Amino acid sequence: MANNNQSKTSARLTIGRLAKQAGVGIDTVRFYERRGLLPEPERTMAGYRVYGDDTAARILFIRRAKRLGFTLDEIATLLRLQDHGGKKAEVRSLTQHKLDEINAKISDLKRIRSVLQDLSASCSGKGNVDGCPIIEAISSMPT
Amino acid sequence: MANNNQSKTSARLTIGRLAKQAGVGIDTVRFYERRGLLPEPERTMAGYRVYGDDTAARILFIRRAKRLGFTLDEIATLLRLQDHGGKKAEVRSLTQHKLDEINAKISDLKRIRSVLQDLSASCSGKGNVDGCPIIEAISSMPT
DNA sequence: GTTGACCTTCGCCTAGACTCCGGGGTTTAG
DNA sequence: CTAAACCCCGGAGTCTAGGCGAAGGTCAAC
Repeated sequence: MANNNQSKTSARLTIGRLAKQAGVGIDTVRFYERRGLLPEPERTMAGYRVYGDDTAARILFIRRAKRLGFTLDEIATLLRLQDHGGKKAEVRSLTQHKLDEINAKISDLKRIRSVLQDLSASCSGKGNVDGCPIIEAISSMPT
Repeated sequence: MANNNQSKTSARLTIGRLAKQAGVGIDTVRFYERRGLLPEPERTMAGYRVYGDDTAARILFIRRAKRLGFTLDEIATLLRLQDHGGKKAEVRSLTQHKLDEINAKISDLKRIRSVLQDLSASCSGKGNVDGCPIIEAISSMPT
């Protein structure tokens, strides 16, 4: 079986090779398929999944979007917009929402950090826990 | 039954009253007990849990520590240190670790934010998704 | 004395993103 | 030909912090 009888010239991959190429596990590929992030692939007569290597690019897209903080559901939406010709405005709106979310998280964490910094600075770190200013501060924080 | 036959003078609460006083659900109280954050309470003859209101303070401590980003396991450690006379250094070390963790999260989020800001700014938001700079940027990011 | 509010345990459900397992069938290397 | 490596599917398990509900016992009020 040489380079084959399909109209596509791209490499045709089994799930294992695809997974390796994309840097994910086999289960992850099947999982993405179930979640609708990857289309159902063709099958061999034995039922094996067969992929073109455009699928590897799709998985890499998913990985990068994940690194930007998008959830799989959000990524599924991004992919649907690509697949079915959505509008730029929709993509930008998702990006903007994510940005808002991230900004909110950052402020939260900064607020927490400043409290923890104060606590950490207030404690000598010597002796046993009785009268530990950290514990006492937590005990008497506004609820 | 007036204010009672126990050596403690504090109010004795059923789980429902305790939960209400502490601002959590009943299930949460039982869950904290299972997780070792609350000691096993006394029981009435019928098997009802009975708490002194020091327990409410303990739950409030848990809630505040949670707000500072500590996990329940970490809080359990803090409580053990209080209960069994740990050292200030241990408390401070936990605080310091949490601080490091939070700083790491903040830098992560800031990095992501700056990417998303660039992406958002690069997109006109007009027209359909073909050639959307956000999509393209994600497609060609370094993996 | 009976309703309704409260309590008990047990065990399953949630979200997010996988990951592993078991019991098969298939393909490939030697 | 056979053993290793690969693939299939369905389902269960992981982690966090609880939520929910059933089936049944108790307690307080009217």
